[in-house]
Parts: sequence; C-alpha cells; structure tokens
Amino acid sequence: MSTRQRSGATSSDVAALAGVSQSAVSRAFTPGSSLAEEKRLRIVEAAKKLNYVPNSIARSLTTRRSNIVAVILGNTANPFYLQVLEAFILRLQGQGRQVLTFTVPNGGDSDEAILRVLRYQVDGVILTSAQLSTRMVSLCHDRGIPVVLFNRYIPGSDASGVRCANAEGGRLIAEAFLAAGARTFAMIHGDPKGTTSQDRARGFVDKLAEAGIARSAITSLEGHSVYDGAFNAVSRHYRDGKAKLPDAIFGINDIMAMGAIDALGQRFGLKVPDDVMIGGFDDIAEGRRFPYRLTTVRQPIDTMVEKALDILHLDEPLRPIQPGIDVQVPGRLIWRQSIPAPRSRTPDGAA
Amino acid sequence: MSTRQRSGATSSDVAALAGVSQSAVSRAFTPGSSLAEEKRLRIVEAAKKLNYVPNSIARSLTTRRSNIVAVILGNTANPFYLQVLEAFILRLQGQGRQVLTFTVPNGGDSDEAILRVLRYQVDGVILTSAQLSTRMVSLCHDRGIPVVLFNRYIPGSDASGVRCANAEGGRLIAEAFLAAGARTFAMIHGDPKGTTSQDRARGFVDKLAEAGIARSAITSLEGHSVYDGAFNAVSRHYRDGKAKLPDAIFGINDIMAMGAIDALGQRFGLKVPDDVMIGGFDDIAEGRRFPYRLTTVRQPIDTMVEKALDILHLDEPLRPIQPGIDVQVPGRLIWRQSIPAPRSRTPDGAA
DNA sequence: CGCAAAGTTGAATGCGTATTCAAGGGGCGG
DNA sequence: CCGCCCCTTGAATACGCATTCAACTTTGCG
Repeated sequence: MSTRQRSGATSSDVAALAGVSQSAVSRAFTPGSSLAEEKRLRIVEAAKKLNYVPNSIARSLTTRRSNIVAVILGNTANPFYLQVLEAFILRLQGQGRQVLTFTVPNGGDSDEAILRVLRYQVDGVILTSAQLSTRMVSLCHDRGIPVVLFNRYIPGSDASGVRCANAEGGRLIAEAFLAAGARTFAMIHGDPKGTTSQDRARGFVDKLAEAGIARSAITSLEGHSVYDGAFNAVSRHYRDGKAKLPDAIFGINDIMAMGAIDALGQRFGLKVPDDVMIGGFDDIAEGRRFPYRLTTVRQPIDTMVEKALDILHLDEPLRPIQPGIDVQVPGRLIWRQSIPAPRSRTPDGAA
Repeated sequence: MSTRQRSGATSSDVAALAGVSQSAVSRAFTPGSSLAEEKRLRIVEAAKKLNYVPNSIARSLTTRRSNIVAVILGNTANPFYLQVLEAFILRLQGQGRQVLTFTVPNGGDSDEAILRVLRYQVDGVILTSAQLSTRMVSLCHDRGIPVVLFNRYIPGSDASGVRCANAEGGRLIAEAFLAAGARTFAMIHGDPKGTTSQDRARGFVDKLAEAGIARSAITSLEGHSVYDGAFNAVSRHYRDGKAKLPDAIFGINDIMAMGAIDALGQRFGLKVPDDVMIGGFDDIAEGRRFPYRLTTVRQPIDTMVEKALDILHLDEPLRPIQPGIDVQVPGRLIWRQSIPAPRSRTPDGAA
C-alpha cells in the first residue's frame, strides 16, 4: 500500500530486534556456522516477524559466488534446446542455484551475451548451439568462469564441452537405412558452420561409404536447422520430378526430418516409410507421435546435462580451470515407423 | 592457465592505470554522468587493456536495481509458454535486462520460487500458469517488487495481470462450431483450478447457451493441460462406443486439441473435420501444420508481453505499486481446416 | 580443582560500485 | 576586470552481507 523504496529488512534490522549482532544474523542463515541453537531460533523468529529475506546480491559480493549459472541458447526454434534448457533449470534449481537465460539470434555469435554474463559474475556458463569466439573463451577463462559447450565444440580450442556422439549417431541412422534396404540417400544439413551438423553428416556418409555407397549417391540439402528450411528444401529439390527421389532421407535433426515428411506428404502425396524412409536425430517429443513416428537417435539429455554440470565444478571453492574436457555421450537408436524395421528388429510404439 | 581467484580488474585498477579516481571510472561507464570526453576515452582505453567489465552485482547493491527480471513458468509441457518465455527474453535483452528463469512443478505453487526471487532483488516478476498465494503477493508488494500475472489472475487480489480475453476466445470457438453446423459438443479442460481454463470454458458454454444449446449437450473431459491427458481422456471416454461422439470438441488449449485429434484418428479411425470438428486455443506453431491445421484462437504474444512489461514499470526510478491493473487483450480466431468453413469465410493455409 | 581445547560471540573490515559533497576551473555577461 | 554559474573532479561514504580476529565462555580431562 505504501510506496516505500526500501527493499525490506536487513540483517542489522533483524539483529536489533533479536538483540544480537549483525554477524549472528548472518551466521543464522549460513549453514554450518557456529551459533548457539537457542540464539539461532530467536533470530529466525525475529526474521520472520520482519519478513527478512537475505540479500543474495550482497552475499555474492563478499563470497564472490553468485549461485547463478548462465544458459545461452541459440536456435530456440528447435524444441530440443528448450527441453535442454528445462533440464538445466530443474537440476540447478534443485541445487539451490538460479539460471540466467540468454538467447542469441540463430547463427549469431554469443559475444554480447558473454559480456553480459561476465558483468553478473555468474559461476558458470552453458552454451548451446551458438558461435563463440576464442577471445571470449579466454576472457571467461581469465576470470575463472568455467564455460561448457553443449553439443558443440571449438576445434583447436581448450574449451570444455559435452556432446552426443554425433558421428556415431549418424552411423546408426545409416545402418538402419541400410538394414531396411535403402541404396540411395539424401541428407538435410543444419547450420553448415556447426560442428554438430557436420559430425552427424560425416558419420552418416562414412558408414554408407563402408557399405559401398558412393558419395555421389547421397544428395545434400540445406535445411538451416529449422522445420521450414527442410520443408522448403525438399519441396524445391524434388519439385516436378526435377530430381529423383532417394530411398531414404536423413534429417540432421528431428525438426527437419518432420519438415521433410510433411513436404513429401503434402507436396508430392508420398507416404513414409512406404515411398521414402526418414531418419532423424534428437528424439524430440513432437517426433515421437503420429504422424511422424520418427526413427531417430535419442540424445540422453539428462545424462548430458548432468555431465555438463559436473564439468562446471560449481561446488569447488576455488576452481582451477582444467584444460578442455570433452565428454561424448552415446546416443541410442529408437526404432519407430519412419524406417521399416528389418526382420531382426521390432519397432516400438510411441515412447 | 593460472588458478587465479580474482574475478578480474576492478574500477580502482582501471583508475590507477588511467591516472584518475575510481569515481571517474564509474562515471565513464554510467551514461549521462558528467565526465570530460577526453578523460572518458582514456578510461575506456585503460579498461580495455585490463579486460575490465563492470561488476553488476556491486552496482546492484548501491543502485538497488538489479536489472534482472524473473520469469516463473508452470507447465513447461505446453510449447505456448516456452514461446512466451522466449518473447520475454528477447524483449528484455533488448532493454539491457537479464532474465532469471524458474520453473515450478505443474500445478504446484510458486511460493518457493518467489522466495528465491526476493533474495535476488529482482526488479520485477512475471508469473505464468502457476499458483501464487496472496501472502507472496503482499510480500513482493511490501518490498516494492512488481508482479505481473501472465494469463492468470487471482480473484479478489489486487495483483496486476495481463491475459488474453479468454472468455471471448471461448465464444469465438463456439461461434465457429455453430457456424459450421455443430449441435453437440465436448470440451477438454486444462487445470481445473486455473482461471484460464475456466474462463475459456465459460465463454464457450455461454455462447452455446445463447444459441439454445443445453448444458447437458456439452460433455466435459479433463485433459490436465497436456497432450497425453487429452489423448487419454478422449480415448477412454469414447471407447467401444461407450459415449456418443459429439459434432465438435473444444480443446481448451492447442496441445490438448492436438491430443484429441490424434486419439480420434488412431483409436477410432476418425477424421477431422469430416467426422468430428476440433477447435483449439493459443495458436502454437505445432498446431498450424499438417496434420492438425487447427482452427484456434491466437493469443497475441508480443502484445501481451509488451503490456506485461509496461505494467512492470521497470524504468520508473521509484515505482509506486499500483493497485492491480488487469489488462485483457483480445484473441483472434484463425480459421484452418479442423473446423469446416461456413460459406461466408475462407480458410487460410498454414500461417 | 586447574588448565587446555573447543565453542560462541561481536566489532571491525572488505567486497566493487554509485553517489553525494565540496572544491576547483573555465566561460560568459556585465 | 569581476562575479556568477555550470561543468568537472576526487574523497568519502553507503549498499548488505560474510568473515576474520580477538575476547570470552564452556567443556573436558587429568
């Protein structure tokens, strides 16, 4: 009701009411510090009476730890990364930490975001699907702020990262296609500069090469990591029988595989997997359901998030920055209806 | 490479290098403060040399403004709210502000999140689809922290809020159904305690009543605001011809409308809109596409976000907390294929 | 009972910045 | 040439809390 500007009671206010020193109040709210139980109770009671809440900003200033972790997101159009964001939030909240969320325009660099992050003295930075200059890496490095790249790495840098074993995942899809009898292929790339897309494509092509498929039998399309990009690429490339349809199309991520399926269905009246088989990557919720039923490589989000936070070493009082730790977590092939199952396998339903 | 604990150069370091006082450095980084241009340049240069970045934590302590806004999310399973989150992030980033993101378990209360928020001295709180006790409202109130409820309100409270005109939206869907010739109806509710779901349902029922449809001709199902909930509710309710199918089903939000469509198709082989027509609410991206093509009420996210931030009055140096401002933004009916178009209208394609 | 060790407590200090206050300098009009 | 006002500047202080240090109290054990 009043327009008071004070943001609330301070530890000194509580101290005065409880008849103790400000130090005692601080200790009452710092687990593990030495304080008589009886006094602690008295302080807590006084605090409640004043609606006292410790000021984390002030605390951060002295402890030099903000308990804030920054998560920087590129490509928010891909539901996968929103799922990743949620996983980070849940886990960090469980640890009593907060998440400062940033987005950077798709394909843009994250330098500005990093600069903002530095101002807020965050305890760590998670970077997904965004470019990061090596200058920024070393800036964080110098200030003792650990950075973990999520599903991305900077070749030649010593930045740490966690990623799905993308190349192996690409191989898994290739194997599935081969087992289902495909002999001609297309793949829809995401961000051409992104290592994630490159690695998946490489694994895919390598496996096919091993099976004797010539590189020329594999068409490359650009889908820019988004649904519409894939939809349009497929629509354009196969319009009017301009190009011959392959037996199988690999969407470098699920959202593009979905775009491809819809383009085939709506533009050309083609059915998946009867006319063309489709494989994806990520295992996003939307792709599990009708009508997509994507056969895909599941990225174990929880495991990846856990490992990323491990690398951050948030609990270390002083954290020596290790030279880049690079963790790869294997993906798992999930069989659904978008690729016909070979004899030896049975498709599972929607997971 | 070193394990230095210092988090970087301070304004005093820069001052020493530039041969000025710490005050001057502070002024150099505070737009609008009085400082000779030549000196400002010298300071900026020294700062660059030291990789100095102002410490926002320390700044917040003296200015009593953190430039942080908290966004609390319930129901992250609904893509709509992730879209909302992104809109807030983008807009706030553009203002030089940061977003602290919290999630609360679906249907849970947000009291704990609010308490965390208070510790961080955020400049404002946005709360979406989560319960909030009036005690917490007044706690924020007392501390001068503005709270805006997004698509939610607390009856009898003076908390501010922005929401879509939900009742009117429900009416729009009812009108569309009626225009298409429907006479029997079902609706799938979301969170039974949520005002959003209640309001949409009320508008829907009211409009039907005006058209002479008895309440008993409207079946109520519980979908708990999630895809699976709606899918299961429809599957169960109409199993084995247990209940007669209505002409039209209103999913209180798109994600449930989608679940309903899939249940009808997969469980009963029914086609939309030929066998049953379906209406939704929100206009999420997934519902625009094949195979859903949802006719729905679009919530103008950008407008709503803008208004929500207006109410926050982030720029006011001292912000008197107004008694609850309650803004309602009208939704717009988007015609797609899930409801047959009456003569006078033409459906648009995927938007 | 005595002494050392452990446990408690408060005063004082520092974290990095913004801001106030008073002092100094320069320009301008009279 | 003088006086006034505005612009610029640095010293000092406050922001709210954690932590160190020294003083004091209690416990434990011989």
